[in-house]
Amino acid sequence: MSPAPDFEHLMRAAGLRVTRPRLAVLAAVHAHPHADTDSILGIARARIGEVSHQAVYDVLRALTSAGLVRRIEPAGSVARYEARVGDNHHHVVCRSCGVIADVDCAVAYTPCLTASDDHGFEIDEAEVVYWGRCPDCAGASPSAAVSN
Amino acid sequence: MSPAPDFEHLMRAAGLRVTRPRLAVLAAVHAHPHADTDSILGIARARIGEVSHQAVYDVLRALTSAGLVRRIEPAGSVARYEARVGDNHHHVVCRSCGVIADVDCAVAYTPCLTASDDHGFEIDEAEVVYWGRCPDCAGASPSAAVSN
DNA sequence: CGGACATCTTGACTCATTCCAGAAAAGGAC
DNA sequence: GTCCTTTTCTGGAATGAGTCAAGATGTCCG
Repeated sequence: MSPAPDFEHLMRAAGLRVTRPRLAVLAAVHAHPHADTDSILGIARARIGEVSHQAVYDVLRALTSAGLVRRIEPAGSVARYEARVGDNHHHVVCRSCGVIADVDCAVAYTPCLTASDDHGFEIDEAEVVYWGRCPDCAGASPSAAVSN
Repeated sequence: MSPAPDFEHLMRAAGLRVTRPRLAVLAAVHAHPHADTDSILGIARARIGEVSHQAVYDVLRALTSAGLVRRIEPAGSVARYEARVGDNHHHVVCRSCGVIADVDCAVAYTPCLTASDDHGFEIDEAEVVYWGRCPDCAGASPSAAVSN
């Protein structure tokens, strides 16, 4: 993954104050895509020592609304965050283990933004989630076989 | 939508025992698409008097796994249920008021099931959520999104 | 350097959903 | 119709992500 973007500069450009908790959280999200809040809290603490969970929630919200991170929330899962923003990509989620992988949009340009009937809504985003089973889970028990 | 399907027969066909709470919940979901669990509880109680919230949760789970209702869970919202199952349709969600509307898939046949790169996943479903603003909210404040 | 204001800390709290264990009811067999 | 087994319902408590509030602290700007 990308070594280490200039997080500090990114934040300033977004009009955010630069603080230790924010740098730690942003770095954590970059280093661990699709991590949940609790994991991020752990990673951030490993980096800078003490950080309150409230601070992490606040920071994640600030970074999200600033567009530096993106929040994803697959059904049945807690909120997760990723640093890939701006590009148009979606996700594949494993029904068994919950692992998430990125998938570039098949249509490339704001894809499915074309709903067959938009009911008068002003649509600004189409979120696609592919559900299935990851290679590991599919291999582990295609139906009932237990090989190891 | 169909006036009043034979709920009892539907349940028996699905191998479920027919109980008063189940009939009430299934009827409630049919009558109020996209209702959340609490609303369904209220509607069910209005129909048959007392029902425990636990019963409603259990019934909804049973109906969901039997394929009689579908559970949808837009990010930032509680679980909601709808009775339209089997057909391939997606949803539009209003960012301001949270209202949900059905949208038939633009591609009609298991649409976006074609991910550009499936990472080896065995994909069995593509869920699409269109985010935007409903006619009412868009009209109320065209530019500034003022959720609350 | 110092003030003003955003951000972090602490700790309690909300709320959807789930877990538990006993009581009750539905379905099926005879 | 009656009895038995299985499944469901009740009521209460627990879980856990996420939020609220108030005061302490740190950042940024002049």
